[in-house]
Amino acid sequence: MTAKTQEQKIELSAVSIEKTQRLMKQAFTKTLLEYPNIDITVDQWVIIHILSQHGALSQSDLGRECQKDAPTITIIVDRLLSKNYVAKADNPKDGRKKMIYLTKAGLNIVNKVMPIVYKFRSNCYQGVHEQELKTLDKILKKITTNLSQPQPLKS
Amino acid sequence: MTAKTQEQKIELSAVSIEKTQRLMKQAFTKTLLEYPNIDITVDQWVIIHILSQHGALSQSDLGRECQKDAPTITIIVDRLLSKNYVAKADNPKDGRKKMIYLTKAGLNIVNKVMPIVYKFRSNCYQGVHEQELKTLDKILKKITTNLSQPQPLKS
DNA sequence: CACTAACTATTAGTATACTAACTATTAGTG
DNA sequence: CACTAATAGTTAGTATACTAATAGTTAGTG
Repeated sequence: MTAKTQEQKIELSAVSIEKTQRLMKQAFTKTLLEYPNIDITVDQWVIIHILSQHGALSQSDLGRECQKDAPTITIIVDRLLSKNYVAKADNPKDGRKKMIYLTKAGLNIVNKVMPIVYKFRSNCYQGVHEQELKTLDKILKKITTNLSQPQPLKS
Repeated sequence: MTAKTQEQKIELSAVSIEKTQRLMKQAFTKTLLEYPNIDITVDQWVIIHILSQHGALSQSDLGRECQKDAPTITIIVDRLLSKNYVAKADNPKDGRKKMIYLTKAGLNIVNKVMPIVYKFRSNCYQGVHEQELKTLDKILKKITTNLSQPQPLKS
């Protein structure tokens, strides 16, 4: 009892967070499948949603917004291009960057999906107090800060 | 101002949780790569860790523990089999089930990785109060409960 | 201005995830 | 016992992720 308090082991595993996150993604995937006129995956939706909030973005900006790397963004954007939900243009100010932006069909999808998102969220958070959600948000930000610091190598 | 309080929109997106979870997984992947004698992925580690806590399990039990489906478990277990970290045996009481259990090499990996896990956790949660972690745990469980209920179809 | 380093995006190869379809086995019912 | 439903696991096909390598572009320095 007394010895354990010296090196307090945090029992909350990262797997708990991953497990819940996976369940949320699975549930939202199933929710989207209930709508036959919505033909995008959750990951494609995330990209579309980010574009709806930020306007045209480069692919590296997109990756930063959702913590995904360049090859992943390339392939998701490719699929959205083939569905004509986004368009790609060169950035006149920087020849390396492409500008990705929503088409009219993409904006249309946003309007269709957002009500589903709000309903899904209220399902998820039913019985969770507003104050607890603020704590959750604070913890997520804190973890992000902690892991974004340069990590010490194995001492 | 007054109208909005009627239908309170929760602004904390599931993407925030996913983003943080992805960052944690990326960071732990990099941490494991610092150890040349550890040749498993994070997802393979999760399976090994579950087996170390539960003893022999069927593949469906493994899937339930980490919220992954049967084909995913099959492929991860296959890779662990080829590395000889786990073994597979028929369940004499039920011909459908296989029993997956750690080999000596698997147990050895557990002893090597657990200290890394504890160190990684303390990095993640630095500056997060014990009480906040309890709140996080409570919210994750609540979300799981909410989403495990039969969802109403689109009304 | 030349040179090198950094940045952006793509491609190849591997590892996870998911749905759907399939086989084998067991459970539950009459 | 025969039949049907449910369960456990695998395979095929598609969609995400990641590392490493590559090509093109820009920035920063002397």
